[in-house]
Amino acid sequence: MEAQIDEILKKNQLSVTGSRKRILELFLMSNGALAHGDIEKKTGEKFDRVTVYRTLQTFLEKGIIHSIPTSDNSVLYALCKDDCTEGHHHDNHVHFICNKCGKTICLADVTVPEIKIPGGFLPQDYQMVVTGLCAECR
Amino acid sequence: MEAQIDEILKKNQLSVTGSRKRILELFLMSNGALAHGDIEKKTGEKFDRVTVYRTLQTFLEKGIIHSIPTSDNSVLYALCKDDCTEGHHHDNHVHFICNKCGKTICLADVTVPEIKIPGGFLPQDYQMVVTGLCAECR
DNA sequence: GACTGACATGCAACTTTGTTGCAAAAAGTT
DNA sequence: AACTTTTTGCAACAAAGTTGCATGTCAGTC
Ligand SMILES: [Mn+2]
Ligand SMILES: [Mn+2]
Ligand SMILES: [Zn+2]
Ligand SMILES: [Zn+2]
Repeated sequence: MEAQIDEILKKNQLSVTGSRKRILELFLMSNGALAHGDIEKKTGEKFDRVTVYRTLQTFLEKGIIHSIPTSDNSVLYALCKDDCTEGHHHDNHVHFICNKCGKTICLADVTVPEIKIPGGFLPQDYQMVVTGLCAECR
Repeated sequence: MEAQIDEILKKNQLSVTGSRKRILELFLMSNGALAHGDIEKKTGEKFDRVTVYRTLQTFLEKGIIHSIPTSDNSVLYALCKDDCTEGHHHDNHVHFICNKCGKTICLADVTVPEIKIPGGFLPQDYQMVVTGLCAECR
């Protein structure tokens, strides 16, 4: 794991620092998505709030994590697959949010269907969020 | 329009007040979705910020508007169709967000496909957001 | 291993966004 | 018009996010 973290950071030309290692570790350990608040709680007093904001911003720009849309004024983040890069993301998978436990899961195997859109629109990215009950909660 | 606004409010057993009329008018006039901030700006000094929050909350509960998920810590709201009620919404349509002008449009004719989800999940609601360029911006 | 420029972090101060309790005002009812 | 219920504005607060800057840490070089 330690090695994996280093590898991810170096591959993205980021210097290996305490906060980046810790936050990346949180993503690797968690099987769901994380909100800014989650990370702040889990890192405790270890890092400044501002550092968490800036680290997530950096990860997002580098394509290490991707954001997941929600309807409740929060943004969730999850690890991208290996082949995501700064410009081009490949995280066109469906996300599942459990209405009971709140856990958000990347359904990496479920691809978002590219539907037809009438009118003059030029679609570039498709996102799909499914809410319901997860396996543990149903 | 005045009559239409009154009708919507009365149908939902809401007393007809200045702020509700004005905010409903904004939704009826706009062809896209509105964020809380948009409404605050457009109503100007006319109403307190708290009133806007509470009005949107009320409209949401009554099924007059629905929320649209976004990836940027904001929530967008748009008018529901006539047949949405407190318990049961029928706004299972795709939403389009323009990357250039930022406008968000309800594609009322495009239904969200109900995809198959593996594993023990129990899906209840499907949402789909497409980003790209709108007809004016492309 | 020490030196050094580039970059990351913490702190403080600030802005913006959202929440709550309560008294005053407005809306609906008779 | 009088009364009851609901809505609103205000104030005070809490939470979330931003910015500038001094200090600390990192990665590469000697
Ligand atoms: Mn994902
Ligand atoms: Mn809509
Ligand atoms: Zn669950
Ligand atoms: Zn546009």
